[in-house]
Amino acid sequence: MPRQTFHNLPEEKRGKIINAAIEEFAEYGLENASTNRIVSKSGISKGSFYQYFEDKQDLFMYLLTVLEREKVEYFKGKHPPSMNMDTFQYFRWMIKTGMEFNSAYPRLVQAISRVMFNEGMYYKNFANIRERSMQGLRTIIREAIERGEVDPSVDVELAVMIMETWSNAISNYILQEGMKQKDIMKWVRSAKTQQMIDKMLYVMEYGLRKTESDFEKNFQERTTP
Amino acid sequence: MPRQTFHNLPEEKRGKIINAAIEEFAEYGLENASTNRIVSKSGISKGSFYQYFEDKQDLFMYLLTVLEREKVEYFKGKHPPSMNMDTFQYFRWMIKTGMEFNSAYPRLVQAISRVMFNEGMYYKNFANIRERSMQGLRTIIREAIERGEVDPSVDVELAVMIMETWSNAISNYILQEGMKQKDIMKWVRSAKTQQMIDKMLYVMEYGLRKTESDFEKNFQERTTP
DNA sequence: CTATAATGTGACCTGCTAGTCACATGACTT
DNA sequence: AAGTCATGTGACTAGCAGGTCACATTATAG
Repeated sequence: MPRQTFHNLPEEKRGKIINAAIEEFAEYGLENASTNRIVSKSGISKGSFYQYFEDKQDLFMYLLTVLEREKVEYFKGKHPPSMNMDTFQYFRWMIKTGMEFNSAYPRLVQAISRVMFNEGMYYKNFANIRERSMQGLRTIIREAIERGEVDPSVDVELAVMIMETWSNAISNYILQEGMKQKDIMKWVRSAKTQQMIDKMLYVMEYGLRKTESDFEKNFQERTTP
Repeated sequence: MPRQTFHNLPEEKRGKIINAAIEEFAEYGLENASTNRIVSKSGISKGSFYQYFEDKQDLFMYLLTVLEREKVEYFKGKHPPSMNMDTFQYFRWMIKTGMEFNSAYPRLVQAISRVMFNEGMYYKNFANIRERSMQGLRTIIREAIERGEVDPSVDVELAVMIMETWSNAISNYILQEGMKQKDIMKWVRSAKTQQMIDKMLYVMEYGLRKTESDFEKNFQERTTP
C-alpha cells in the first residue's frame, strides 16, 4: 500500500498519478506496464514514484482499493427498486447496476479486469479476492434454495461457477461492445442493450430454475435412445 | 510463416523447437515470451531462429497451424456416436470431443488460448480467426432454427455470442481445473466431470430452447407487478 | 580436391526496463 | 537566521529484450 507521503499529496497531483496509472494498466496490463511511462505521464519524477509506492504491484493494489471504494459509493446511491424481489430479480438488479458503474468508470474497470481476469490466472495473489466474491454468490444461492426459488438438489458450487462465469462474460461483452460506442452510459441504458442483458440472464436463470430431477429426466430421454 | 529452411530440419530438431515454444508461450504469453529463452531451451542459436522465423509472432502463427492440424486429425479419428443427433446433442458432442483434445494437448492449448483470449483482445490480427469460428456457430443455429429446434424469433447473433462465451468458459474452466490433476485425460473422462459438463450445457441449452414469446411472457410477469 | 551454396553461430548493437542514490529544493521549527 | 526534516529529482546501474551480421561449418556439385 502507498506510503503516507502519497496521501499527503495535493488532490490534483494524486489524481494525475491515479489517472496515468489507470491508462497505463488498461493499455498494457500489469506485467507490461512501464513505471517510466506512468512517471512521465503523471509529471512526477522517478524518485518520487518510489517514494510513494513500493513498486508497480503496490500501485495496482492501491487501484483495487480505489475501485472498491468507488463501487461501494456508487451502490450506496442506488437502492433496489423494490424490497420484494426474488433472488433472480435481485441478481439482475446487481448485474445491471454493476454494468452502469462500469459505464461510469470504464477505464478503471478495464484496467483492473484486464489484470485480474487475463493475467490473473497466473497471479495467485488475486485468488483470495475472487474467493470473496464467490462467497457472496454462494450465500445468494443458499438463500434462494431456502426460499424455494432454486431446487434443493442443485449443486451449489456448480451454480456459483455458472453465475460467476455468466456475470463475468456479460460484463466483458458489454465492456468490449461499449468501448466501441461514443457514449457508453447511454448505450448501456438503451432499451436494446437492456433487453439483450435480460435475455442473456434469462438463459442462465431458466437453466438454474429447473430442478435436478428435471435435468436427469430430460438428459436421459435424449442420451438413451 | 516459417521459411523453407525450418521445414527442411530433421524432425527431432523441429520438435524440440516447437516444444520449447509451446512451453514459453504457455508460461509467458506472446508479449512476454523471450526468444532468448526459446532459443536456449531448444538448443539452437539466435541466428538460426531468425533464419527459420521472421519473429516471435511468426513462430506463434505457426503454432496456430500446428494446433489446427492436430485438431482436425483428432476429430477425424472420432466419429459422432449417432447420425440422428439434434443440434444440441451435436454441440454437446463437439464440446466434449474438443475437451478430450484439450486434455491430450494441454500445453499447446494453454499456450494458444492464453494468447488468443487474454492478450487477444488487443491483437486485432486474431479477430478474423475468431470470426471464422463464429461463422460456424451461426450456421449451426440457423440450421437448428430450420429444423424447428430453436424458435425462429431467436436473435441469431445473441445466440452465437452465448454459445461462444459458454463454450469458452467451459473450456477455460475445465483446463484450469484439469491442470491441477495428475492425469487430465482421466479426470475429464470421469463420470463426475462429464456430468458437470452436461449440467453446464443444459443450462445454456434450456435457455436457448425456450421461445422468445416465452421470454417476453415470463419477463413481463416479473417486472410489471 | 576445389568451388559454390546452404546452414549455423554467438558476440554485439540499440533500446527498453525496474530500481537506486547523492544531491537539490522547499517548508516548518527553534 | 540557522537548523531540521520531508519531499522532489534525474543521472546512473545492471539486466534483459529483439534483432543483426561477419564469420565458421557443413553439404553438394563439378
